[in-house]
Amino acid sequence: MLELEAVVPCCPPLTERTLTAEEAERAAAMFKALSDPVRVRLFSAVASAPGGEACVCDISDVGVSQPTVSHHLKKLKEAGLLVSERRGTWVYYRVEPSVLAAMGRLLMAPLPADR
Amino acid sequence: MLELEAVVPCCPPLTERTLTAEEAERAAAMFKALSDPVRVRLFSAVASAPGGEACVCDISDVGVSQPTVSHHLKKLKEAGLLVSERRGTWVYYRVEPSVLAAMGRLLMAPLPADR
DNA sequence: CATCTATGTTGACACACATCGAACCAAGGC
DNA sequence: GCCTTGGTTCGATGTGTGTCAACATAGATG
Repeated sequence: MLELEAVVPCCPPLTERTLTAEEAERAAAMFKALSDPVRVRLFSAVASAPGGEACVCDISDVGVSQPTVSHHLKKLKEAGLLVSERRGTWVYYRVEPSVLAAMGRLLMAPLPADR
Repeated sequence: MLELEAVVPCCPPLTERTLTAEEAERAAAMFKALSDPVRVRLFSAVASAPGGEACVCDISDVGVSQPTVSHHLKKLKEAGLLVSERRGTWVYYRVEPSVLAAMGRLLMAPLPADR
């Protein structure tokens, strides 16, 4: 399965020019990872955890079964937004800060003055 | 001109705390609107057009049929990212800047120093 | 009114996705 | 070894979504 490797340079801001098909594909993949309420909650739980990481056991009370939680965490990981690491009994998830910055840059564009 | 207020008081930054179910629902809905490559291209085409608006005829060469373009523009409009207006023969789409800012704020969080 | 052009809508289809239970794997303690 | 706890993968199922062809609508023009 292909993962997003070089997500950092992804795309110019959405307000700069019409994205190419490839750029749009990459941008859409990042947005898609956060297009589900459960994934948004899981991601914010990890991102806001002290130290920027959290184990699955601490964030799995989001209203769905535990296999479903694992499924969504896997999707976030495949999209490059999270990384996981097993330490003994527990698996810890951490945010990948560069991807967050890339998405923010996509949206927080310096708007042209003539608008 | 309205000053900066919470036009779309969607949610706190994703890194601040675990979002509630309702907040996550709203955030996911915005991300979902941009989770398709065609919609990303259409949105960037409108956002980057001179004057911040474009008519459908100028942005409909994104590789899909015209009804599909119309379908995606409708979704972007329902999500609140675009507004449309008919002027004579053509329909013009404009970006809704407050929503863009809300999404940016969601991602561009002031990261705690200890990361 | 007739006709043409530019958009939007409808219906149908294939594919993707979210969800769950059950089975499975990995570590640690007995 | 066996058992328990934490986590992932598998299989199935219902729902959602992207796409297009066909049809409908709205203005402009003759």
